[in-house]
Amino acid sequence: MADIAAITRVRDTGRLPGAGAAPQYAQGMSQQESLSRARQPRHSRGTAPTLHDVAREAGVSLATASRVLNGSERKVAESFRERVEQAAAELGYTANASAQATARGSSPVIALLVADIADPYFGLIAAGVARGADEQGLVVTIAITERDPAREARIVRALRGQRPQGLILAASRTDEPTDSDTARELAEYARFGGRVVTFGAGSAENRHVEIDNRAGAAALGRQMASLGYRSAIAIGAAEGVLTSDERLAGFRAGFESGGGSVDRVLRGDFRRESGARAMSDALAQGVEPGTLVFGMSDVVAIGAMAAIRDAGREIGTDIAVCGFDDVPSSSDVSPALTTVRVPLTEVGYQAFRATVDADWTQAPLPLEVTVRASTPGLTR
Amino acid sequence: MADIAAITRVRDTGRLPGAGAAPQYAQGMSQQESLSRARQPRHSRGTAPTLHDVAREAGVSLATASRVLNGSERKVAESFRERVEQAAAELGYTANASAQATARGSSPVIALLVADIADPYFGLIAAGVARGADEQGLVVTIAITERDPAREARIVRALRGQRPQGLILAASRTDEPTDSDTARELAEYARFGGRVVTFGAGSAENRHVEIDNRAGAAALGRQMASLGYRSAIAIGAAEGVLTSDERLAGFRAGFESGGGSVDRVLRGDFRRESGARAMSDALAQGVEPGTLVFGMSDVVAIGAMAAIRDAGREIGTDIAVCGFDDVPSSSDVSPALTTVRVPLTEVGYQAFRATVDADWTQAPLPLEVTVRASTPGLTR
DNA sequence: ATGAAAGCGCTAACAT
DNA sequence: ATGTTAGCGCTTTCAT
Repeated sequence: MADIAAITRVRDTGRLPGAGAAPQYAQGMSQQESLSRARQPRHSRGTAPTLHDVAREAGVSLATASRVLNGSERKVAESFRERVEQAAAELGYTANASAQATARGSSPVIALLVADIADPYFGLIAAGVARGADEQGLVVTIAITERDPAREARIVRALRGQRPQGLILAASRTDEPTDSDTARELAEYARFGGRVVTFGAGSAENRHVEIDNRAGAAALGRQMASLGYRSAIAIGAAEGVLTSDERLAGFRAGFESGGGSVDRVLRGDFRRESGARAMSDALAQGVEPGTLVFGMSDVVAIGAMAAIRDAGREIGTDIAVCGFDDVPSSSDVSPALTTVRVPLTEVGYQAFRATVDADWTQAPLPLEVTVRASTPGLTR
Repeated sequence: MADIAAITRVRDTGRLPGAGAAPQYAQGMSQQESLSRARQPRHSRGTAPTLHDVAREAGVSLATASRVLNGSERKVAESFRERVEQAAAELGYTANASAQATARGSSPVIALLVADIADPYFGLIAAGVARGADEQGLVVTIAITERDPAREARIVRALRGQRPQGLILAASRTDEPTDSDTARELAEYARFGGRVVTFGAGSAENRHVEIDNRAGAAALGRQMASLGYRSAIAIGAAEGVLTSDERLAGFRAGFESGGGSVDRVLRGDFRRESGARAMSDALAQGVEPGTLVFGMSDVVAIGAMAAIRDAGREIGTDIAVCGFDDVPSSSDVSPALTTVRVPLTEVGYQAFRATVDADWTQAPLPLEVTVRASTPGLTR
């Protein structure tokens, strides 16, 4: 009985243009085949049509259907091609990506790990990654570490299961973890051919896109000194966070070369609240007019600005503030924030290229000091 | 010769604790098996270990290995379990997600479509989705439409191939497309059991999380009127964009009920530049002091603020500005932006729940008018 | 409790 | 040019 039902169904849907001329194949479906079909009825809501369905509907073999639908080099006669395409369209067929991936042995995904997707820094990077992926027809899988190392390791492990083409890590506390759980997972991933891309100066093993934090911060420091600032408070992330360390070192070098000195270094993380808290603390201990605050990321600097305002002090001639990154809101706060422009979307794009290009070398990522109203020239 | 190599390799790695007691199975590997192994050498860099490898290493069957590693109900003797776990750890095994998905017939991913991930509005929503997904052990795949309908349709189609558990669309121009290509793709997806979640008042078909734009905007309009404003310029997206239409209608109703009137409506999209451009145009045509500008999203309002400042006008008592959403930078611009707080991360989280909960009903999403310095009370 | 084997939907030799 | 068939790595009956 099952056979009959199945066969009937085939006939039912068999309204091909010129169905009469359909090859024997379609009619001569083996009994074994019809049985297996009957067991798993197609098109019951909840199951998408398979290539098998398309092939049957079009009266061609699986192989032919596969060839026309899923980009093969091999050629198929026009009449067959049309039939298959029509059947696919009628059924609303879309290739099952998982099945394709297991059959092909590779999956068209690239994995992106960020600390916090709502943070503009990561949002911009993600946009660049997404653009690159789209160009290559790859899908990006995104995960959020929330700056939690344990979570990060868990996520890398989960992502490994996807056998992604590449894994971009823009999240780590230290930017380049070496003996953490994350590092171990990353190593396993890389061991079997996965490509890991990180940011900052990395090991020789992984590719990494480098933002020249040191140089950018040094240029900023010099500028600030030349504007007349002599005493600075730096607010950054914990020691060991590469980005933070580099920016601090660079700024210090530049600022000191111009005769300034970094008198206090406050640490937290790269979040707005962290910047606000650090600044409140500083304010509580007293901050001289004419002091410059260097937030090691714009988000931190903006948090600091809020704290300054809350304390009833004025930003600019009273307490000057500068940041790093040039996220969009830096030009919208007022006074607008002096900062170092980092082409973050391009950074993300570069990271993507690093995962897919066989012979990749980083394109230059020009940093640019942008002086705005938050650091007026000191006239004294 | 191939057999010998393969068998030798098995022996080589066979250093189980108590290997002597290993079941016959491991030693008695059939010739067929060793042949197939030899054909596809494992552990050559580039191929991750498979369950097969783990099973062999542990001296158990595929079935047993699967049961201990990949969450089955069925129980396995402690000694076997340990062996399998150790083998897996040694080899650095991680289940191939694609293979699991094809075998299980379902894949643990939820797809998220946003217009622009660098926009804080979408970033916040994405964060909520990601949090929910993580709670359920799901992976989120993200794609960017760049507000391009054709792109959007292409992407939905590609995403369909992933057979995601659910598809969240936070991108559409009209929020609820009905006869677009996207709509057709979405319908196909839904036809086979996929769950699509959109934002805004939707069809009866899809689930949608509703932000009560109308009520929020009405409350804002009333407030603004009570502050003394009488004439407003509204800046929003194109007609037909639901969010924009609702916010405009609500604001108008509220503002007019308080005696105000919306004298100009300028349209573009929800981007910052669009807001700036519209505001420049308005300014060019002349804007009376005491006028209120309503940006239908904060991002637009912030763009407008920039234009106002660039024109040498003052924000607040000269030209007041209010927005909608309360994205983080709204409190950082100065004067700080009056707006309607939308719990965007919660919105994203709700959207996620809507994709996975069998019986889902939207939790309340309280909107809250937040008056800040950009709309000082008018004393006249 | 454990293993053999038949799938899952698709691709890619290998025939024809 | 088209079809057959043996995989891909995994899950899940069904025996034992």
